[in-house]
Amino acid sequence: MCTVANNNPSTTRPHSRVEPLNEPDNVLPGLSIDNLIFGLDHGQLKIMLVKHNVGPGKGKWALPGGFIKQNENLRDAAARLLEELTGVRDLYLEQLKTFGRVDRFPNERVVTIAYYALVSAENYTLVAGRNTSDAMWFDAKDLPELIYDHSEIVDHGLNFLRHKVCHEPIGFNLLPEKFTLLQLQELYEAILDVKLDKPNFRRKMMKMNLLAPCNEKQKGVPHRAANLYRFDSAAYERLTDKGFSFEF
Amino acid sequence: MCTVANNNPSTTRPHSRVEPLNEPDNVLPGLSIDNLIFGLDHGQLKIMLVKHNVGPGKGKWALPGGFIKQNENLRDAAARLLEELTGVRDLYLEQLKTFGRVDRFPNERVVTIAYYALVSAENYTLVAGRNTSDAMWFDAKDLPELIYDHSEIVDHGLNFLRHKVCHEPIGFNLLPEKFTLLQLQELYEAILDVKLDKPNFRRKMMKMNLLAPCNEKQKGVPHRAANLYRFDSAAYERLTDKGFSFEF
DNA sequence: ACAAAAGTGTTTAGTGTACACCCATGC
DNA sequence: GCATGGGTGTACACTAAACACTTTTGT
Repeated sequence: MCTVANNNPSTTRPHSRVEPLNEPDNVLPGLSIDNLIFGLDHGQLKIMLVKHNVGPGKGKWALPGGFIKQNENLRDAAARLLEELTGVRDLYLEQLKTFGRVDRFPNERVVTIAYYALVSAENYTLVAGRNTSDAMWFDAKDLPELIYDHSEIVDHGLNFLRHKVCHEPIGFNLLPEKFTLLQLQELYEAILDVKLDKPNFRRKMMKMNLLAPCNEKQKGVPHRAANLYRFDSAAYERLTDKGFSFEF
Repeated sequence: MCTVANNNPSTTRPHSRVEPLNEPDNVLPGLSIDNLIFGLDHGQLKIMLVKHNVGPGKGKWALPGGFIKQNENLRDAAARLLEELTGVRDLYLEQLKTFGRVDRFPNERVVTIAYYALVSAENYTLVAGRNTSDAMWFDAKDLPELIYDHSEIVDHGLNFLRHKVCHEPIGFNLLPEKFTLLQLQELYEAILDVKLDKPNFRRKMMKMNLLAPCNEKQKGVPHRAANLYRFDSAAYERLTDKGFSFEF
């Protein structure tokens, strides 16, 4: 999908102790970023992982992350690292939480700031980049063993997502730009692991006035074609200004 | 309220550049913690601040914070710093967000992890500690100028609190152990800056089954004495296990 | 007796839930 | 014509909001 920069020679920090970190020396010491990227693919919640081919976790799966440059804001670092490792760019990354258990990282103290984003998995082709031999989507319910404390980050992120999706209209980011109401319903069912009533779900969503009809229908389905909608973010802004609060 | 440890000599890091940080050298470089402590005092939302008497912000008010030791988990560091600077201990500190703008700190790159807690301000006497000349509560609506990006942290924290208090029963932490329904209502009114209907508020709260009556009444009030209640955290656990979700 | 806050009852509008039903389309 | 999902209607229980009302207690 996009080209991958590779301008960071793998130098080792002077005070690294046992296993070299391959941490370039223009980065902040002892502080890293990890990205938890959620995707939705055919109604299944996915998480983006990369396989390390250098460093203390060589050969293991991990969240795409790395180190922060001296002159780089945190979110910019998260975006750069994600692109370098997976080829994915232009996501709306938000901070999740900072993880800093003393022994979370081998041999050194490294605190990591986790960021998250939600995307329609179908739109993103992953390309392994610097220091990674592979990058792919995994089903959130069936993840491989992860490096360091990354499973803890994922668990925290999943709980956070389940909570967040009920209180803010972020779920829409998991869908393609144009979607049907059933896709939206299936999204909620996938994340919350519940079964919802179709007519009631429709009405609830429609009443919020956050869906703009595309005046377009599904194509190539073996049944009546559904109307396509977009999430109307301008309408959402207007409503929140007036005190509206999204509650699913 | 409690004694203050003072066992950290004010050494200066070798690579500090212009204004010395007084950062002891057994701490993580470039990473700090700041505590945003909310209190409620006579129906007013307060925030705990300290006045720096050393370092780049000498003479200015700040959130109580400092540096993390090599062998210290993040929350432990937050708790230790809070006690060292204000004498306050045993709070339930939770992570708020990490702030890392490149230029948030003068002359050096320092990323700070913000923690927050909610307490009944009346229960805590503040005692200035190491490196601080003063520690006191300020009205959240009338704060002095703050050091670095601490105003940004406070703004973020206030928004977070307003949101959180509607979705989780954390507001109770701002009250004394035994409280009346009117105190609880005034708390919500103070945080959300709204006026609520007394009868409806009562019923809403009572129906949640989260308040345990103390079988005790207010004393020394010039009117009918109200019943006192405690927040029943065991009941809350039981309810959440069954899928109950606190929504105010 | 009065003020001040505690606490109750009642009406009304609106919301959430369950489920029966009709509609459009591809095979 | 029938399966499949799209989409509507409706009855009922429950909740939220507004506000009039009674109760208790200190001064």
